Amino acid sequence: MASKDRILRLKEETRVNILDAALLIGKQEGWQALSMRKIADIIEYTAPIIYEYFANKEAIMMELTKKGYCILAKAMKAAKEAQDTPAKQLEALWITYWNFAFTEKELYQLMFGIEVNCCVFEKSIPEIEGPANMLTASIKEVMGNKNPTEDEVCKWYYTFWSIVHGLISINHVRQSVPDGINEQVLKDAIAGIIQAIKE
Amino acid sequence: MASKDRILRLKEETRVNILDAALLIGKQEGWQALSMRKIADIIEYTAPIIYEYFANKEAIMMELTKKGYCILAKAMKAAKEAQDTPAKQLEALWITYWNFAFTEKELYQLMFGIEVNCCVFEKSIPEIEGPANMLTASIKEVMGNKNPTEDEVCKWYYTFWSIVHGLISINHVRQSVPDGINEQVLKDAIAGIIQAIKE
DNA sequence: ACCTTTGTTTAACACTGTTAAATTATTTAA
DNA sequence: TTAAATAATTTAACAGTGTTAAACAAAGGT
Repeated sequence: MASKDRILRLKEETRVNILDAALLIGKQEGWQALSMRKIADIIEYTAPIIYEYFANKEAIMMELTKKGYCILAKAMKAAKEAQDTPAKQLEALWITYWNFAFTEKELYQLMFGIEVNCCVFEKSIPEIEGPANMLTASIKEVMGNKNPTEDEVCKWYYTFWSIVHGLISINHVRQSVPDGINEQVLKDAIAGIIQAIKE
Repeated sequence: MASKDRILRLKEETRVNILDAALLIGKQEGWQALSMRKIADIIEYTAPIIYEYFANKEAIMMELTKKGYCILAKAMKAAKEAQDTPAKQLEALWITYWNFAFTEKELYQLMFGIEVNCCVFEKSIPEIEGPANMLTASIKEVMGNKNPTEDEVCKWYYTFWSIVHGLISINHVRQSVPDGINEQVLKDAIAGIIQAIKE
């Protein structure tokens, strides 16, 4: 019976509509504002219907996470194929990763557990500057004999901060970083950057 | 009147109790489980009195964030003073930062907007491995002539991932990264790591 | 026409942050 | 000591959340 197919197609369509609605809310209002009733509003149903398609709210976010990984993988594949040497390919892969994180900002936040809501203050909390000031001061000292520009110090500060914070974040959300890798990456990176700063 | 002082002291005490209770819940159940009524339960009051001490829930988390920065600053100060050369000091600062992120894991997550709840699946989503596989494969290719061990490839993979993800995270939660720094850090880091891989 | 299955909604439960009103306790004044 | 004023605390409520069970309506098959 063809009507069965039509109904299946309709069901698949509302499944997609649910995901689209959820992504829309995530983009417009942030993930913390995502609610089942808001999704229901957009797809013009009542909330319980969503549970016919997804086990719960988290399952919807999981599906979007999956979608994010697919989009990212596709973009990376294309980027790699556009280059000829291995080194260029590797660079292109990471540039693509970087670009994805901003063109699909909300998906990236979902995929890697980044919260934007709290601690966006920045101003109004002087304590935030304590560690930052100490680090930039220390970097300046290491570069003492070379009269570095403010921009250069800033660059090294963010280079340090990025790798340390990045490694921490990865460890916090995923506990499966292979044994010993943390120490190796951290030690080598710090030593490497200090070396690069000096010369 | 001394009774005024006693009352002020009591008020200060419950203020501290509120913060302690909030931190306890954050540590035991995660920040997403923090609620005003749970705090009230612990300090043996009802929820509305918390609003005599803090404007709202976010203000409590802000205060804990501030506390986190103070603890971190203090530890970093001590770490720096324990070293004599600028290079050693710089290294000690970052090691201290790293250690803080794990000994005060929950505070760190509050300070830098790390969500742990979602996307902790890891298993059960094969899509997650697509990008990872492409990147490690590409790294292997760049190292093609040197027969690298699995561990070495893994190290470089995490080195790359950490710095890129770290820089992205920082940009997502704080929009105040100075102009041009992103490009500089990203480009130099990628080039530097590829260089280090090759030699 | 009736029965069964499916799709959909309503109502409810146990929560959440937050506020206003009511209540209790404490301090002050007479 | 008692009465009034003030402060401390709680209760009740509102609007929202995720989720489930029951009620209802629509369609399908016999």
